[in-house]
Amino acid sequence: MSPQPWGPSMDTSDNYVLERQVGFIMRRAVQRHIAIFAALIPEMTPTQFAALAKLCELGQASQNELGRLTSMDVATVKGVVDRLRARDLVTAAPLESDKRRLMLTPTRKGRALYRKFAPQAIEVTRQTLAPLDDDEQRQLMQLLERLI
Amino acid sequence: MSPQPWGPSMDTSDNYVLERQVGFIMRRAVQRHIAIFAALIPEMTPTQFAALAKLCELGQASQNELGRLTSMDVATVKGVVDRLRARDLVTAAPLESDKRRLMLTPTRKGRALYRKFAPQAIEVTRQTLAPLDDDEQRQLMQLLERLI
DNA sequence: AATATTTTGTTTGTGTACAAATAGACTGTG
DNA sequence: CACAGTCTATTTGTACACAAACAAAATATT
Repeated sequence: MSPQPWGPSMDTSDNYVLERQVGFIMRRAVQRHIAIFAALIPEMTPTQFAALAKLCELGQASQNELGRLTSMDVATVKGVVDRLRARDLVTAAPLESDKRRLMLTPTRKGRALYRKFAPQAIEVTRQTLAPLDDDEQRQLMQLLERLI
Repeated sequence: MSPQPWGPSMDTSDNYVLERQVGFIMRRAVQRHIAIFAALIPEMTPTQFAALAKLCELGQASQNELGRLTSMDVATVKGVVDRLRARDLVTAAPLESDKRRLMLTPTRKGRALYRKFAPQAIEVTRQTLAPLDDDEQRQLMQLLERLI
């Protein structure tokens, strides 16, 4: 095996660089986003707010349905809903017509909290995207959506 | 309060839509990325691979240093390193010259595993970005980096 | 009607991720 | 030297996130 005539970049076959992997970059972007969220809405987590928001939008939903619509698997959504229930932001009752399903309804307190913080949640998105101008923000969102 | 002349969009003051928030979109993109990673590299998690890769790149690093370079806080990096140590991919020893610091070194086994899966890890990035063409991939990466 | 399949929810176990409290080791300054 | 401040690592507690196994209820099939 004689030495290869490497170019100036000297890249070998495994030219893996952590900082160039989407996973790493996205993880860091999410970290920053969560920090912004926590600063603006310390009352609850992004996930809890997402669940509460979706439930307020729907008026009512089963736990399973809510999980699908917020992209949480069954175990995760159970934990999130349990915490929302513990704080009396959501009530739950098995559905008469289908006893498997656990129907969830936001409480008055839950709806009030949602209305109170919805503008803040929009502000979280604004601040997260603040390093970009409007055009770039649109581009990023569209590109990210196509990754899903 | 007389009814307002709403436009056709019928947006109220809190026009929060979960699906339009960066946090939600990024969370879903990360979910898909992690699924691709798990399919291609079931042997370890993205975080574990990131830590191992950075350690192999450096040759050696303290736990704290490794945490900073991989964007993990102290508690997280400890857990990740503990699991790498338990699998004999990394060894740890307090530094003589500074007994606070825990010096980490990848084992032969750890380095072999890194070399083996580095191409797969690159492939994870490729598959994650596959819905986009080359130009769009570059754009997305650059925009995401500016969010950090 | 009896059985098989699917759907919904729960539980358990593992693995990030971070805040806050603690302890030990180093550094700098009086 | 002593002492305050800083740095590194650990521990504890909370909260996602997902896989896998399980149970109960509903639906489909025969």
